[in-house]
Amino acid sequence: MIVDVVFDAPVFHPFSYRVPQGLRVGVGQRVSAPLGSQARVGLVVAAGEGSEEGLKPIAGLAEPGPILSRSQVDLTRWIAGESLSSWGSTVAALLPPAPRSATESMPAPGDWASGLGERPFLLTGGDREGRLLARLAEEAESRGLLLVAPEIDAAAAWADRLSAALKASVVRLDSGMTERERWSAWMVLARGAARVAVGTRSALLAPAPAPATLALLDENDAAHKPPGAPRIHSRDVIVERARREGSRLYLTAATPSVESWRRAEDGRLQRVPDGPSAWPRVSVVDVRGTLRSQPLSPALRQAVKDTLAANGRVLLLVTRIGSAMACGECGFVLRCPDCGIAMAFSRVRRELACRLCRRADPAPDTCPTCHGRQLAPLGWGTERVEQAVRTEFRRYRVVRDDAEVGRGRPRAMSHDSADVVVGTRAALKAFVPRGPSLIGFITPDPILRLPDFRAGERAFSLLWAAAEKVADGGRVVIQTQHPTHYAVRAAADQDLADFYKREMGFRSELGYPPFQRLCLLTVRSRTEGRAKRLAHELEQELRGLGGLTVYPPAPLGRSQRAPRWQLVLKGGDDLPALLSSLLGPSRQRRGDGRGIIEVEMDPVDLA
DNA sequence: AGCACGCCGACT
DNA sequence: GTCGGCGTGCTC
Repeated sequence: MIVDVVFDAPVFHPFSYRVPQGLRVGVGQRVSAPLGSQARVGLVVAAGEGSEEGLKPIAGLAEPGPILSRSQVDLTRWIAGESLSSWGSTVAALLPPAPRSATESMPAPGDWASGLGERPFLLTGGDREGRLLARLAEEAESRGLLLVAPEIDAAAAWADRLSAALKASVVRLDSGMTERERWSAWMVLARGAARVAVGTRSALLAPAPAPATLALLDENDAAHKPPGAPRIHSRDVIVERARREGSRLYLTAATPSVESWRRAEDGRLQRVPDGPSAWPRVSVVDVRGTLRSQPLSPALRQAVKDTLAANGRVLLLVTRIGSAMACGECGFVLRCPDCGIAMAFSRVRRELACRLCRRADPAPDTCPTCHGRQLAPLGWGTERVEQAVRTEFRRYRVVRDDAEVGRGRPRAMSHDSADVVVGTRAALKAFVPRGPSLIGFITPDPILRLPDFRAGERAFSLLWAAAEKVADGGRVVIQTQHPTHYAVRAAADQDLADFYKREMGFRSELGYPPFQRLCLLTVRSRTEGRAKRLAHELEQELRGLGGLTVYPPAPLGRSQRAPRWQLVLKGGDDLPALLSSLLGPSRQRRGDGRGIIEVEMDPVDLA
């Protein structure tokens, strides 16, 4: 017998081996096989008879039986094809690593029966989680349940919530546990010893017997598409899984992705009518033409005073951690010499850091261009806002919460004892169980000005999340130079439909997702010249394909000292198929224009 | 000549 | 991803 095996390597085709006499191996089983000079674990994706001439034998079994059914193996092939990731690395990312020595027996994974054939549900509006929990509690009586959260913390919280509500044992399958625990949990589920599973992305293929109930929380969360293979959004995977196995699927979102909103409009998703939700008083403060030497406008300052006087807590939201540094005389902004983006200024460490390549330089005293002495921070980072607020509200406890402070420490702790928290988006989540009485946006304008077609969506999502988080009877103050922007207006007015109507108009006019698919090709090479040449060669080949919009290649700056160039493409639904035919079985190019091509289908952000 | 390092390309 | 092979260039 011959088997085809895929490995966790950037190789885009399976390898064939012969199966030694006496070894029983089937599709969906992981085996150990010689690849190059060593034995490695791979997944059998096909088995059959044929000429065994010149083939090496399988070295052994990695576990007693198949971990995936044929239908699941087929689903992994679809995922790899959609994301242009290698089949083997896709499988490796979605399965628990094979144990060193497997003692437990493995139940045979079941193939899918014909399922419900219903469209997935999209839950928006107030009390989404409570409404979802009620439905899950009802359905888990008769069916298996798999819930996928964007992060480990959310998965853990839901595991507790579900085990309390269902009085059933809940299996956790996220990367917060050890490899061995994940594998065992998978087996518990496969045996049917537990029917409820909660996890993150790595649980997407977990063996809840079909038809099951599947749920994906916060479908618009960027954490559902982390870096690394397979480059595909978890929402797209679970929607395809539900379709193939006929399972019921719930998606939740405060502000759905524009992609999902579109699907709801054309009937591919069913919107569940919104639950009741209170909305705070939202004030939009026009800060056009006002001198920005202070982070707080008179209106926001008054709101902070009033809230603190009434013993309320305040969250001041800043859209980025650092501020840039600019020359007050010539206006020169200090940028990273390698990446070209503004460097973030840290007052405490007196240094400038690049967010892209992590380069850090001591902050200079004089302007590198005009040698002026008026170098000053530009824009309001958390540090500067914290300083300013502290000076102004001396009697109150002011803390800062951003990725730098929050690292390795439970955030909520510092919030409990604070009157004013100055933080970035993540600080919103740390207010448990109740939110602050006032949320003030120093300004969401940097998000609105991002060079990214999702700028409006991202700003809207943040403003909306803040409004949902504010305690009952509280308020939101938004300082902005774009007071009439539809994202700002729709969030202030609690009008989901209006935002999507306008956003959809903009997307369709310019041919952005969900009307066209985007792809980012990044070319890495050893020298700037080679990277540039390869990028231009690719551009020509892509133009030759026809039916694509190809934007001119642009330099992207270095990553680990390798120069990079980037190409943006627009195409239709068949973009992955078209690209794989062009790129062929390897992402490496040789010869004159040699280099490595990275492919990111459906990128979440372009900036 | 002998060796270290870096880069290429193949892996069934 | 990982490794071996081999070319370049440096040192004894």
